[in-house]
Order: sequence, then C-alpha cells, then structure tokens
Amino acid sequence: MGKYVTITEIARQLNVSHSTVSRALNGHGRISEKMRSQVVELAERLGYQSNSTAHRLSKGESGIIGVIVPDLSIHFFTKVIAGIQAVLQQAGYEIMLFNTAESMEQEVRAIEQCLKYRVDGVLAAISMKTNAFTHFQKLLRYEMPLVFFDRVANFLPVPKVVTNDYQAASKATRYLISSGCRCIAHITASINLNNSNNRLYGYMDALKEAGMPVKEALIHYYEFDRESIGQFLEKALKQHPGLDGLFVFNDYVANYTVNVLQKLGKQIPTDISVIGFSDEPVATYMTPQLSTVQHGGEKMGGLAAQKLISIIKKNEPVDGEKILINPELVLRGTTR
Amino acid sequence: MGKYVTITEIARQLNVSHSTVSRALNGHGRISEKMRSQVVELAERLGYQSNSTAHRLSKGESGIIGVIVPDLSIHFFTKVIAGIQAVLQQAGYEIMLFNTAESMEQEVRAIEQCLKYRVDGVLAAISMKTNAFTHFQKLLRYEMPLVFFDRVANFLPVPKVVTNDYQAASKATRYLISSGCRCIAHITASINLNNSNNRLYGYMDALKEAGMPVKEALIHYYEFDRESIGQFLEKALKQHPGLDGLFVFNDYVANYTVNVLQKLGKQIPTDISVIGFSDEPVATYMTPQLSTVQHGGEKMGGLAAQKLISIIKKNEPVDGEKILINPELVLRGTTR
DNA sequence: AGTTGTTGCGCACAGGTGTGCGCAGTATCT
DNA sequence: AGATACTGCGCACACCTGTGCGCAACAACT
Repeated sequence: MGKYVTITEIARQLNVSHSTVSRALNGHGRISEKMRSQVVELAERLGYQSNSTAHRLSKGESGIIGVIVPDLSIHFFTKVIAGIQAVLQQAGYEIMLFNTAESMEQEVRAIEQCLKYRVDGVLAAISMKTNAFTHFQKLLRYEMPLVFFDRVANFLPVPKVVTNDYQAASKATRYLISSGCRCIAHITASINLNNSNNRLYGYMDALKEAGMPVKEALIHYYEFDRESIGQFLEKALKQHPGLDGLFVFNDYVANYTVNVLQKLGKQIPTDISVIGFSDEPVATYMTPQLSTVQHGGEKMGGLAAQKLISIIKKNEPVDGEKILINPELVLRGTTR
Repeated sequence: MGKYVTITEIARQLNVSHSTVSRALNGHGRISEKMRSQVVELAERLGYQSNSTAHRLSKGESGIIGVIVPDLSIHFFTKVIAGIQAVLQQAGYEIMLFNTAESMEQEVRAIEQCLKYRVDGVLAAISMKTNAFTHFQKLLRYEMPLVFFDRVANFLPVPKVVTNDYQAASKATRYLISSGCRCIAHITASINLNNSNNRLYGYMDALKEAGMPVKEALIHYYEFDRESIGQFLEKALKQHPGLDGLFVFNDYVANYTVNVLQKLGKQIPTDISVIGFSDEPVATYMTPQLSTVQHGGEKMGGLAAQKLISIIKKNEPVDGEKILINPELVLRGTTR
C-alpha cells in the first residue's frame, strides 16, 4: 500500500467534498462534531500526511529557509547551523542547506535555487572568493528576507550578526593581565583581515589600558607556515625572557603553539599562559586543556534565525543593523 | 522590484496563453521561433524564475532529498554531507537537512517532515538513542526511497553504506608490523559496539596472521575516562618494555595518547609508532602529525547518494545490500 | 480547387490544499 | 405559521506549471 493519501481520497471514501475534509482536519470553517471525528478517524487509519508542498503553494509560503554556508568542515559553522535549526524548528521552518565550498559560482547557484524554491528567507555567510554581490542584490530586488552571519557584506542594507572580535580579544588579554602576566605576545593571521584585525586591536588596546607597552617583536603574523611559529617564539623568548602570556587567534594554532612551547621546555601554564580562540573540539583534547574564547556559534545562529523570522513575520523595514555577539572566556588548563 | 513573475503574467503581457509561454521556455511542444524568442526575451527582462514548488507539485516530485544526521558537530558527518551534496547537485536535487542531536524524538519528527514535504528520498544515519524503528518502517510503507549510512539498522531491508572497520583496522595493524613494530597495543571503545568491535577483531586477526600473540594486557577498553589511558600505558610499558606500536580507535584519543607518551619520555615515532582513526582535523595539527585511517566520509556520502538516486530513478528493487567502504591509510609523522 | 499534412496555439485538466460564497436544511423567535 | 438566524456542507476558484488534445490556419500536393 504505497502512495500518499490525499484529502480528496478521504472525501471520496466518505462521500463528502474535499473541502469538508479540509475543514475537519484544520477546524477552520464550520463543521459538525460528528463529521469531524469521522474524518479524523479515517485520516488516521489511512495514514494521511498533509502535502506541505501543495499547502505552501496555495498559501504562498514555502516553509523553507535557505542556509548558505561557505565551508561545512569548519566546526564553527556546524554550531551556527545547530543554533539556526533550534530556532527555526520552533517556528515551523525547515532548512535547505547549501555548502558553497568557498566558491562564488556555487554561491550564485545557491541563491538561484533559493529563488526557484520560493524559500521564505535566506541566512548566508559569504564565501571567501566572493568579489561581486549582484546575486545578493537580486535577492533583495525580490524582497527576499535576508540576514548575514559571520562573513558579511558590510555595505549591503541587510542585518548582520557577527562576533565582537575586538571585545573578545580585549577580554582575553585583560584576563591574562589580571592573572599576573606581565609580558604578553600575540599571534594573529595576516589574511581574513576583518576578524583578525579587530582581535589585534583588542589585544593592543587592552595592553595600553593596563599601561603596558605594545612591542612589534611580540606580535607574529601567521601565514599558514608553521615553522615560522617556532622561529618567532624562540626569537621572542630570547629578546623577552620574561614572556609569560600568549593570545592566539585560533585554537588549532594555539594547540600547535603549546606543543612548541612544551618542546622548548616551558611549563604551561606555570611559565606561560595561553589563550586560544573559538573553542573548537581540539581545545578539550589537549593536555592541559586549552583556555579559549567561546566563539558563540549557536548563539549567532539563533540570533540570526530570530532576526530573519521577525523580518518575515512582521515585515519590519530592513536596515543594515549589525548585531554583535559578546563571546565568553572559557578558562581551562592553559591559564592560571 | 517586488514579487515573483509567473508565466501567466508573461502570457498576459504578450496576449497569449500561459501554455504557449510554458512551451516557449521549455521547448517541449511545437512553437514558432519568433514567439519563442519573444517570450524568452520578456522572461529575461522581467527576471522570471520558474516556481519549483508548483512545477514539482504537478510532476509529483519535490526535487528534495531529506538528509538526517545525528550530530553535526562530529566532523565526519560534515564530510559525508559534502559528499552527498556533490552528487545530489549533479542530479538536480537539493538537501533538506535534519540534525537530530542524537534524540529519537527529533528523528521521528524529521521523518514526519520528510513525508509532509513529499521528499523524493531520505538518507539517514541513526541516532544513538534510537531504540525503535517504526518511524523508518512507516517511511518504507510509503515506498519512500531510503538509504542508511554509517549508523545503520541492520535488520531493515534498506541499502546501507558503512566503513569496513575490520579491514581498516587490519590494514593499520599490518602496516605497523611491516614497519618493524613487534609489540602492538590497541585502545578501543567499550560503547558503540558495532564499529569498535570490528576494529578490535581486525587488529587481533592481523596479529595472528603475522604469528604474533594477542595479549589482554595490551588492549584497553576506553570509557571516556582519560586518566585510565595514562594508567593503562604505564602498566603496559612496565609489563612489556618492548611496546613499540599503538593503534587507537579515534583521532582525538590518539592525540591525547601521544601527549601522554611524550610526557612519559617516549619519542614518537622512534620509540613508539601510533596510528589513529578517522583523519579528523586534529590529526594535522599535532606534532608530529598523526598517521591515521581515512574514514572516507565524502566517499560514503557520494556512494549513499548514488545508491539513493538509482533507487529513485530506476525503481530498482530494494534489498538490505551492504556497501563497504575500504578506508585508506594516511601516513604522517607518528609512524616510521 | 479539393484533399492531406503540418504548424502554432488555446482549452482544459492535473497535481493537493484552503477558503469565500452561497444554498439548503434546521432551529429559534415573534 | 411566518420571519429570521444559524448550521453544515458543496461549488468554484486560487496558487503555478506542464501537457494531451483539438481547432484553425496555412502550405503543399494531386
């Protein structure tokens, strides 16, 4: 007994019209209690499943939200998706997932599909290779509700949910200071400027705030060449033997850094405290476990989804509002 | 500017019927070249996007595949999804993603939604807490194409794509032997029996095959208590000072184990070779980098998707066929 | 010129659901 | 008993696309 049961089929079996069945199941129009229970009972028995597609077609809503992510293998984004899903599910939406693999063509295609499927809204993080934005503008021309998260196009009049990198970095640095560190180095990334620059400024301002000098010799611009980290640390330790704190822009690199420091004979955190960034799984699998900044992926996803829903529902005027997420410190074994 | 353009609207503007427009755009019926170009031109100008929902409704296909995953934060599953997406996109399908967060209720709900949206097929990995299978049986009663991956229900007559854990473990162990190891220990998990038991047998059989004894003292059953690993290693090294090889059921635990061994003064891989399992990102962030078994997530996703498509398209009879994926060794710095 | 073949397009329906309107039947009130 | 109100349900349309059938117009043939 294969295929789906429709309300028309139920209507046929009961010798009534399909509208009666519809009313019985939804309780919207007037319907006698006797007929209602009769219909409900048969629907139950035949295993009726309402056809969302048809329903949404006639209502003009799809019940689907397009979620566009640049790289699923970045753990952070999976947390964002979890946050998105929790909120959307509450509101009765499902997720159509697009993984652009950092390709602009894929991103364009994803948006095309969102339009074709008459998705009710789009949540997107922009790919690194995206250098034109006509596809997003097209979305806006169709008045499609859109919210950016994490990777945003600042100049588009679209709400954006992003991490407060500046505050996060300053918080981490201030903690290092308050726990007794007197000479704090920072490893930052030379690409992906938006995020890491803000973290760099947060680090520098926290130092200045505490009356500590910012020294170029204590800042390393990482460019995906691991060896440079060992060289940097050896040189920094030679110039500043009192080096006792380190803030790293990313947990994976922090993990590597801890290994290098241990190999150089340093005790973590007794000699040197280390704080990473993102709270990736690797953080809890290190020895000692890594203190880090919780990137707040689920929170970001949840807020972005809420914002999107309120745009869809209340039709609120869309502006370029930027929602900042203040990350939390997660203190584990690499700090005092 | 504003809402969607329909073929009816295009037809109205050209004073023809909507079927003419449909034919012009799809080229299925007979149509004059003049009319065709006229329609296409106007459609282009108005920014026409065909309404997939309506199209699929009339064709009786949704063009959507439901993908049910127990935990997105497990990196392996994101690779599977990437593999799935690559294949499905080729075939013109989109993904509706469900993350059950290892909850059976969520899994039941996901399947309910798949039915409501008249999804064309379902790819599922079962949650750990699933102890009844009526929801999957319901899916089968509706003749919904279904393929399991990684976490499967063996007794259901559904194709399954899984890792060949036995062969993977035996391959890893044989490599350790061939690279000169003469005393090889194994850390396995005491839960999730299916997978880890097969790995355990693969390890044991490889030893026997090489004429080496299987010793209980060299096998540790890990139960998420890290301290036990240090205790196990110290004891094993005392009883078997010649211990020079280690096969671990999971990269994260392997990472921890390498840290412990280094702390015990062992050189990796000079004194002891280590092989992990899964090729998680952490493997490349260790020093030395971890040799491991590539779990083959993308391959698994791709094969599962292909199987599903062939069921949908050719309507091939469904059986409980089990497709095994033979993982590859990834040799890095923790082996000789 | 009449017959046959071909071409271009409209009509009407299918797919499943929801709803405004109206009709018939019953209950209530005067 | 007649007027009014209300109840229960069917009809027809909307949402949008695709297609089988048939009609009309025209070309080509005998």
